[in-house]
Amino acid sequence: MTSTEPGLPEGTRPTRQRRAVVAALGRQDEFRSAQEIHEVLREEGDRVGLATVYRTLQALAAGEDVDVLRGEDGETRYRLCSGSHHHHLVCRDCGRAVEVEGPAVERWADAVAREHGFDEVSHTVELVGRCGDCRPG
Amino acid sequence: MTSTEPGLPEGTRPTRQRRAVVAALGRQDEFRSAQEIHEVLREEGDRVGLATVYRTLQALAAGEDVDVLRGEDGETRYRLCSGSHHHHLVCRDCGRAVEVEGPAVERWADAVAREHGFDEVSHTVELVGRCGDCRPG
DNA sequence: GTTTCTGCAAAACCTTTGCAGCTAG
DNA sequence: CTAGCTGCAAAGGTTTTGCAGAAAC
Repeated sequence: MTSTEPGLPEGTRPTRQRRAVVAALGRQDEFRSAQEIHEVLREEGDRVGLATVYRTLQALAAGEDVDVLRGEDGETRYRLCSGSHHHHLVCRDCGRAVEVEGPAVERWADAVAREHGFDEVSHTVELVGRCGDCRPG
Repeated sequence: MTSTEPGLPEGTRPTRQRRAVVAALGRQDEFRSAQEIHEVLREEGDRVGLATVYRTLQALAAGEDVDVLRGEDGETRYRLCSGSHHHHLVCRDCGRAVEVEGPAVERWADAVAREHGFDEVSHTVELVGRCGDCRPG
């Protein structure tokens, strides 16, 4: 029985570094890459190795504690997720993201999959647009 | 007025290399990475530099002539798309992909975006599952 | 003749890994 | 004490870039 601290990756030891990464991630509103989290920690004077940030984020992702998004620039970004399944609407200019629920999409995904003989379907939906604040004019 | 050959990236010169890349891509049924396309060409004795493959694929993507998929392994994969907007249902085991239309999703995306004051919204939907052929048992 | 493209090799990137030393249990 | 974690630096992999020569216009 692994007694892991809540928030930390499952089955790992609660170290200062892991706590720091999880805490920093929790303070972010948007998706952040390993490098960004590392930078945040560095600015706060919290010394954590980049490799450790990568390892912790990876562990969190494996435990499904975070949402993962692969950006166009090749960086993988993470964000703590609030449990229930949802999707994101991201502003392409300022990066602001809104969580949106989409029961309609869930149903559609299941239906389409079954229709083609597919099973165990998961889906990823990303909406990218421009938010009111970033609209020119 | 740039008179570009159909299939080739818009506004570019029709070179042997670009034609080769587009042709090779056209012969694929599934998503392929730049490296894979480069390999395909090499096997056929078609000498095209890897950098050129990358550049051509990038140009095609910019012109929306291909679908782009960022894999979990960090490779970016491309596939010629058949014009109208659609999404993909991909088998996580064999990689087989089916194009699916989703008018329902388009409408949902627009509605959600507007609801949050977003504009000029584009969306990405990926369905990943297991196809009939790969189902165990 | 000029502009654009290609190929190569080097560089830039993000990410992973090996390993010695440190830390939690 | 022992197993697991960290940090560093090196290695790994993909993608981009600089530049001289070649090709298209």
